[in-house]
Amino acid sequence: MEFKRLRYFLAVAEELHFGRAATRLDMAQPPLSRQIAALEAELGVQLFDRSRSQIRLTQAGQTLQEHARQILARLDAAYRETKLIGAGGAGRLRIAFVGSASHGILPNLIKAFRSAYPEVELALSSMNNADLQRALVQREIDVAVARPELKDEEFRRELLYREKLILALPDTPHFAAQAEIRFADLADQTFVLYPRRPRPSYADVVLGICAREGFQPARLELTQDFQSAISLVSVGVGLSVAPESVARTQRPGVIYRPYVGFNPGTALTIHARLDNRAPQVMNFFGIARKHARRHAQERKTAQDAS
Amino acid sequence: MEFKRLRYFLAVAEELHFGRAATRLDMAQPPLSRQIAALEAELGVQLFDRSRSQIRLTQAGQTLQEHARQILARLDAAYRETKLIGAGGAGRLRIAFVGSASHGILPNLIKAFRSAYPEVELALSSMNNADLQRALVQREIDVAVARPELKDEEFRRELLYREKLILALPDTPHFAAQAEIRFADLADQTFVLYPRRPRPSYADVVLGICAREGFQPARLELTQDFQSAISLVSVGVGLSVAPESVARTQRPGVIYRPYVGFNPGTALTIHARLDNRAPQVMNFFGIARKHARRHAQERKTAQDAS
DNA sequence: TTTGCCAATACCTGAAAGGTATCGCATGAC
DNA sequence: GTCATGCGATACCTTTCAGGTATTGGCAAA
Repeated sequence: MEFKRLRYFLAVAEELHFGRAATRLDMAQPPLSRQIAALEAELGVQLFDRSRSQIRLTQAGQTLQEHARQILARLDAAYRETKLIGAGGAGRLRIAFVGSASHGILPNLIKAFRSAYPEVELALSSMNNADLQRALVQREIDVAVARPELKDEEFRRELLYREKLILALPDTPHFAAQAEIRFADLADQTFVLYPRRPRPSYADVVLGICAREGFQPARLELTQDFQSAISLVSVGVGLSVAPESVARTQRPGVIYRPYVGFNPGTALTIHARLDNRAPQVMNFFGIARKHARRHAQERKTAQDAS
Repeated sequence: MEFKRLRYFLAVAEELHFGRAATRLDMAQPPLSRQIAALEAELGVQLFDRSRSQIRLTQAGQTLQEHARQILARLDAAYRETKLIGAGGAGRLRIAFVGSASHGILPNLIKAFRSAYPEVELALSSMNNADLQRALVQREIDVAVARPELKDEEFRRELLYREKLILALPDTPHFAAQAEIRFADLADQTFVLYPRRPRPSYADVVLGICAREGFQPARLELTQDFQSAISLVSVGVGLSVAPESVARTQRPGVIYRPYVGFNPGTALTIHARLDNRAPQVMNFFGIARKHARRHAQERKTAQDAS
């Protein structure tokens, strides 16, 4: 049995005339007659009453007509839906990101993707770099937004943007009074860093700055992610070092301040498995690339102006 | 697109291995690979991730798999249902019969058909001979059970059984007292006959008997069908002449009695359009033929014994 | 580097679908 | 009754395409 035969059958069932049906199907009448005869033979059933000069559907023909309509409609739906998903116009995209990414351009990027592909369902979650790597490898997510970039040859990556590091300080008179803070002067402070595991991690980047500035922090508090670290800062446990984009979101008990000293900056990068060429992923990277370029351009313009 | 391709696709989607899928489909691997590739080309969509040595369904592949399952299930249902109806094992059969048929073997015949083909829906109705003929010609019914047989070369027919005529008399002392009733003695009675239109009809058969017995009824009351005629007899309007099978159903106010005199008998015959070779009709005729034979045999045996 | 597995490709063969011409049969006109 | 007409079925040819065998290519494990 083939779809073609069902289509032929439907045409004849609707026209009740082989010649007209053949015309409508853009073919000659003899092969159409033969296909219908073959269909009847295949089913072992009379589908048409050919008595006299007039053709009528038998009961069996009527039920087959009903089924054929539904089958072909369903086939058409399968066709359209599959093509749409295959083109990335629908489906599902699982994105995970580090906590500190939710303050930068990532929200805009996601908004842009949503408006470009409204039918793609986004599954968003937040995790630290190590979990991002594991989840990506195990195909639990499609896209990882990490800081700094994940070291894995099997990943496709696109740099979203670079930014300076700033200090996240508890809102105390001690810090508020200072016009300028030198990193080297922070040796006796408690540093709240993250993630605790696995090491080396972003925490070691900050410890690297300390070393470069000639000290080891007096006290070290390690948390699992950025959000927890900032919480500890807000209740006065100590200070932290964060990407400057997080300063856009003000939080009671926390003040953000630039510092004087070694500032390697930090970069936000999106990743996907190289072998995951799903159109949803490729489209996301496409939009991300445009966003990254525009953002870089804007920073450059702003820098030139200042 | 063809069903075969969907089946191939499903096999590969389930096995996730072209070689095993090909074995399961009882074919070689290369043509299977080609068919899948053709399907992907036709849809313009990647259905499988062939990265590394392992095969995975893409999102598009997953949705197609879902659709394909439903389409093939539906196709299978269409197949089975159409074949069943085509073989007469299901569907619908419209039977109409004259009122006087509901007392003879027709109920048994219908019961027999129902138990042989329980899935065939029976649409039963009652009408007089003239309407039976019209309804059959206009394809409003499939089978007509008529008395006497319908004169039309375009009908297939099968005689169900012949029977004697008897008198249907009002339950009065006058008739109850007589041991034997001679038809010729009924000249001064009111005859309740049917149908009124169109003529000639069964009413004229009875008038023919009267003529043969040498009289015309003193009074004539014409009704549209057998049921109405018997009702009139039951309230004492007059007498009627009926097939003896109706006597099996006793009715208050009516007594059935044989008579002495000319008795041409009457026959119940089933009809269908010659061009209606629907299996439901053919099956009904088949059962009817068996019933007719058995009934004739029983009567003969009973006759020989007496 | 080699071996093995597995899908893809090359090439051939055969079945089947489509086209043209024609037949057979019924219907309706004269 | 005969003839013309309409329409589906059949005969025969051509072309397309699905399937088979042999082989290649690429990746992964030994």
